[in-house]
Amino acid sequence: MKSIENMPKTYDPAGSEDRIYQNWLDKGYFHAVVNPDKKPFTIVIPPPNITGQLHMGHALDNTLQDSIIRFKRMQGYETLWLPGTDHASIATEAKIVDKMAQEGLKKEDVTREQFLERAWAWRKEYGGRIVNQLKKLGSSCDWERERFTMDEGLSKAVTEVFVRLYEKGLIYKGERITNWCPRCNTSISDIEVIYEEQDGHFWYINYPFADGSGSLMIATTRPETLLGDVAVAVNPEDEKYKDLVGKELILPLVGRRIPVIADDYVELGFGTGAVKITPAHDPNDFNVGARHNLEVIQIMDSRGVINENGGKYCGMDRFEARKQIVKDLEAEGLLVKVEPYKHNVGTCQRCGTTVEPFVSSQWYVKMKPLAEPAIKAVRDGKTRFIPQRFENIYFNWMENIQDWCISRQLWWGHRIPAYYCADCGKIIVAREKPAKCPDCGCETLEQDPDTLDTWFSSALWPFSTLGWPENTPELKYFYPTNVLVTGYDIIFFWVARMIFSGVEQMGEVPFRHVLIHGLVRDEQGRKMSKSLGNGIDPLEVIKDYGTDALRYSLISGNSPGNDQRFLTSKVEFARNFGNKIWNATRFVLMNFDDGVDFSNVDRADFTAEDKWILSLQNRLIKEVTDNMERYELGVALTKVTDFIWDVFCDWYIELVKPRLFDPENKSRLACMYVLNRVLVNSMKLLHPFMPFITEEIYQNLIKDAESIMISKWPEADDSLIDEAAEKELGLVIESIKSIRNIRTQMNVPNSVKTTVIFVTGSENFALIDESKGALKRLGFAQEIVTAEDESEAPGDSATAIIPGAKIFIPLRELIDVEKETARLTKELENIEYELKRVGGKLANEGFISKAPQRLIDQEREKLAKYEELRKSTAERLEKVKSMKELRKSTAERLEKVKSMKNN
RNA sequence: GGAGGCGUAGCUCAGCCGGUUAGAGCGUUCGGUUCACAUCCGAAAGGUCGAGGGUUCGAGUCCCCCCGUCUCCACCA
Repeated sequence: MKSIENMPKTYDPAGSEDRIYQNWLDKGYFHAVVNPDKKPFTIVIPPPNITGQLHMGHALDNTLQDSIIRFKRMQGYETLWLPGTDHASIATEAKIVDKMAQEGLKKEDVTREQFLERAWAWRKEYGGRIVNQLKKLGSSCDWERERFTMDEGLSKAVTEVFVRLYEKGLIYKGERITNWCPRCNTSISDIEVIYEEQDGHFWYINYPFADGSGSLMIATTRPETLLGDVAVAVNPEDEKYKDLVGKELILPLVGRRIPVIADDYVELGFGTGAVKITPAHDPNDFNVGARHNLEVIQIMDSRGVINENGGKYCGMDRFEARKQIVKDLEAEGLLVKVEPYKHNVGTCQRCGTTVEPFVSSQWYVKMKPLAEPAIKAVRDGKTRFIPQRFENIYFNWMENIQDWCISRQLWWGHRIPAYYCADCGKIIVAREKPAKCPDCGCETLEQDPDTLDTWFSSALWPFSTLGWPENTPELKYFYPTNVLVTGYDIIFFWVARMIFSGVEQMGEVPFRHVLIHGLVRDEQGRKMSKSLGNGIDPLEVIKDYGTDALRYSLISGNSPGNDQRFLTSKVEFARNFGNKIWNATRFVLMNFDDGVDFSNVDRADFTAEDKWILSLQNRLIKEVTDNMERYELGVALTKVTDFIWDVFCDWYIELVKPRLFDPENKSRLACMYVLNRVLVNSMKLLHPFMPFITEEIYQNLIKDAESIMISKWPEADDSLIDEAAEKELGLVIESIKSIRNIRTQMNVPNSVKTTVIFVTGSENFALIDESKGALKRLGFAQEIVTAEDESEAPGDSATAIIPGAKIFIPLRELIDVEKETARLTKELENIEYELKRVGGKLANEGFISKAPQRLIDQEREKLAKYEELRKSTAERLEKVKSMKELRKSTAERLEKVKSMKNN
């Protein structure tokens, strides 16, 4: 074992990670195949946008997935983590438009084909960037199966689904009011609208009656829409306005005669009770208009510019028009007042522009029939959310779902497979462009110019990536996938849509579990955002601390569904932990004999501490495996860390040193064996989280090792669970802690070695004897003495009384009687408190009759233990007190002698 | 308007199905250069688990209500 030569004092991630990752790639460990001999375990990646740059959200999401997939791989599943990217129609199109703007070009300056050429070129150049960044994270994706939402196969899936839904009557085209972004110049779906509270105004405007009998006052937050008003509505129950219904008003600035109508939609007591109705530019007004058969007058174009219906305001931007209209109303004396008003304004998720409700012809998916079975599937537990509370969010949305607007006035994306006959106008939805119109035989057919919402293709991701609509072996084997890992922010956008698509197209949910995580915030708890400039680049963190440290910091100390703050102190801790295990390994290797051979280790040579740590590690394996299976990664990682640092490094290694350094010791080989075994297993348990350093250590530790990532996940061996050993070592550790505590309190420097006297039952003699080396080392003792009776201990000893032993440390003049008294008094108080608590419990009739026997026995045992401790501690305290008196009187005598002399 | 999260040590957070003396990291105080590691080791201080009520033999954990805080959904011109 000369590996130690490769191991400097501190672990250097930069020197290892790329090399290790390349090796994994070369060996093909990430690749999954259809293997009937193994059970599959599948995750499909949430495909990042090709415009994406790795951010902390990706880092968290992918670290979770990689940790799960590595765990399952080691458990022996045929694991597929299927990666890929999303074409992100609107985001990418915006990038291309921006880039063209730099050349002084507008989108309209090029043809659709030229534009798409640019887009594909852009994709080729930048689309792989995020993939390489995912690799830096250590992601063990099957890169041979990488997919892109606009690949040929996936596009075919999109067309297939569109056609099927259309044929089932679940996709229709309709002229409706939709959310529209004037900047992106496209329709957007309801969930792409972000409502923001903004400071606005309430403008109160008088609409004069046509008969000259005064006027009716309305209030609006968007005065420019006045141009499209076709009525004013009041509530039919409104006494104030009852007589006005049916009368006509003159629309200010426009002069159009519009009726006063009655509609329930108007809320009594809000505003003036009279509402202007603009069907073309407000969704509620659109519905009112439909009920009353009102005209729909569009006054703006798709860019938010007032059109010819706006008369003299034609050509003005909507906000410019707003100002001018207010000014003109004021001039005409029709503006009554202006009030400041806070209200919610819909903005475009992509660009932040105020959304404009806009009437246009769009394609919709009829949602109710799709939602129902998807709701049922989750109700029936076919898919479970972790944590479960997110199911409520899913249900709430799905139960109140509106039809989904899927057409976009964009070029980059999947083009809608609908064709229009130039002659008769028939709409033909088909997988391939038909040769001629089936109705009129006309051969001029135009394909719909629009593309589909990006999420339409993402919704098919779990099966389109596996080859659907072909019935591939992959699809059969890997579908449904096991777990989907994603943030709560895209449950509606993506998770819900995958579920109803999977249920509809495959007849089976796309995944069994949905593991939801929260956001990674900055140190102050703010959302990381470009505008705040508070984002932390994961690649920078990797550069400074290593990938494993980053991954560790993202997983540890947080639980599913909760947001977390990104703390540099946490990354530092993780880096330190890496270094700790690195050095533990160095220590182990340093002390191994050359060519050490464990094949003839005799279990009979195992000492108490060997049995103890093997027992604890086997408990750990059970717990961690259980936590991993329940996706409690944070808990699992904490447990592994505590075990490695506290149990293995701080106790086991320290306890074992006397044996290891003594070439004559007969259990030396056993100890090397245990060191090796425990360390290797620990690295395996840690590997899903810290893949690189564990691989590096594994390679150093095991000669000719292939790779930790394909090694077998440790299995617990119940025969190694040893309660007696745990109890014994518990006593040793408690003893050492007590000794250290006393020494610190009494300010005894480490250089001063003391004698330690154990008064303990004979059953522990052998144990103390066996542990002498460790006790001496760790308790800074010169010698360890066992005694039958405490009378053998000198009076001027500090004492620790613990269950199973009384420990005396003769300190002579070093002893501080005051402190010792205080310490023992506090000890006694604690014991009394516990006695009261336990005693009370056992005196409780209800506890005795209803609590499980196991607990009652435990409490009884405790009571006996504390009673014993109280007796011993009280006795000891009395002795120390009398010692104090003695000292005091001695001091007084001395004083006396002195003063006599002076006289 | 509806739904949900969070409130546990100075800070950031764990704490599953209710059951040892409620934990960790950072920070703080004190002490440590013997050959794995100062990216370290040892010792310690620090919490009536937001308030109140209830269920229970037993509540940080379950229920109700209130306070504070954050988020999501809906959206009233």
